[in-house]
Amino acid sequence: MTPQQRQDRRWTRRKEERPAELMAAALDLFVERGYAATRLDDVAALAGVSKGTLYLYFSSKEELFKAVIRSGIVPLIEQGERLHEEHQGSAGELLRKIVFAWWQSIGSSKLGGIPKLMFSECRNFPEIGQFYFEEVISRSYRLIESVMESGMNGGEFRRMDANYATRLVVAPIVLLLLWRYSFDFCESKCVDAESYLEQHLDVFINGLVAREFKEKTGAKENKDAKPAKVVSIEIKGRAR
Amino acid sequence: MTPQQRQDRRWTRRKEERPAELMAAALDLFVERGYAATRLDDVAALAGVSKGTLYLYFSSKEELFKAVIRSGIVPLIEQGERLHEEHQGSAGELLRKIVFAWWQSIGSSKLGGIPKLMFSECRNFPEIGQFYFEEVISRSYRLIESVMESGMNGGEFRRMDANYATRLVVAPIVLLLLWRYSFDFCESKCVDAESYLEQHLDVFINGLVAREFKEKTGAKENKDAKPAKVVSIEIKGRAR
DNA sequence: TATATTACTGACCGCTTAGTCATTTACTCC
DNA sequence: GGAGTAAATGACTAAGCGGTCAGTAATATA
Repeated sequence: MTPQQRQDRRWTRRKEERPAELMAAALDLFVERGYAATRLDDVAALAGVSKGTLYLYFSSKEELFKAVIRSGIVPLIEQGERLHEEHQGSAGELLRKIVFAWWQSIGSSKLGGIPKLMFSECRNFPEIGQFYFEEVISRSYRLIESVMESGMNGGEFRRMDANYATRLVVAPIVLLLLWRYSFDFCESKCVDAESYLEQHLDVFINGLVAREFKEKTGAKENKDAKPAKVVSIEIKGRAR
Repeated sequence: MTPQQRQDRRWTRRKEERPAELMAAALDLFVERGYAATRLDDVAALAGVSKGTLYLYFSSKEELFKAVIRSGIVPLIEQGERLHEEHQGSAGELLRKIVFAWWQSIGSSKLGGIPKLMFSECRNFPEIGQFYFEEVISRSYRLIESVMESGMNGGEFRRMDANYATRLVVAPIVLLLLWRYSFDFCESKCVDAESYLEQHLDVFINGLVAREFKEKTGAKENKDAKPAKVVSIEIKGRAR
């Protein structure tokens, strides 16, 4: 069948591709407008089908929503898993690697809209909220937390509450994402994610390191300007 | 009229209190469920009136929403203004003061729900989103940014992009708030805001300071444990 | 106590949209 | 090509909710 012939048809059978296309369309609209404000007619239209077709593949709006989240999660999990295994080099290095890899593969992709969606809707869908919390948030946090702890145990980072430390690294990253899907349309100057993250890790790791181990951290200095060279001595002690 | 008599009445006239009560109820429900999922019958019921009464004071659901945001903003602005005027002491000290004052007066109050609401809904209400962005976000950021810049100019902080630096201080604070109104119901161990913020400022300011000026910063050391004493020498340079 | 005023009520209307299903159309297989 | 299968359609239904308004009860006034 020629493309022309295919185009002449009112519609074509595409059983395999429909679910993914519908979920992609739904993700777009859910992220843009929120769950309640998204009409299924619009989702269907964006996916190039009618609403009836949508119901061939998803039994309800809520099921569609769940499917969107679940399918969005898979890459997140896999990414996390992979990074956990690569586990080598200093804690600072690993942290950098994780953050940038995560940003490139997820944050900057369409999947980056999911966190905003979940923050907005998790209370309306406790079941899927719980699921997301356990399968994504907790797992990610555990990953970062283990990096923090190994950094502390190895003497690279000073001692502190690892749970809070984890939240502190993650916060600017998550907020960057939430921003992109909310207020960014309000401002002209947009944030350059790479350099923003760079600066975050720079300040954070610098604020974290046990000074006498500074040379061990993988924190690469800013290279396009005279870096602030720091030579320091620390009298070891515990914070908190 | 005795309270008993008043209770016997089907309803009482309370023209003055109604708007505030309705807005309070609306804030609760908007924050909890989101704009679209909040029914005006429920708002009215929570405020102890009928839906008809709601429409005596607000001409539409959207107007109610705007009123909630606007009235929630007033304290925010005033708070910011006041802190800007008090402007004394080191940049680090000021930052601490601002953050904790903000948390106590706003973050931990009911108003703390507004950011989540705005993040969720700003795209559906560009007008009020823009308003919030300009009147709250921009003004707050400008305040923090000026603190950052004075810290840098005074040599207390090392040089870096002040805009990013501002976002980095604010991020963990905003996220703490968003968390409280979203996923916190998922986890058993709750975050202690005070010590979380304490640790944030500790790490952040420590990561920020130009080492040779460390003694000048108001960053008080953790007092319940041996602090990590840092003696350092910096060869002055510019980052970025 | 009688009358006037108005804050408040709640039944109702109409629009929107999630969800259904009888029908149509593309495709498969002989 | 023709019969059989199932993917896709779109008009339809039912329900929920924003918004209205004629009526009612609390209060002010005299």
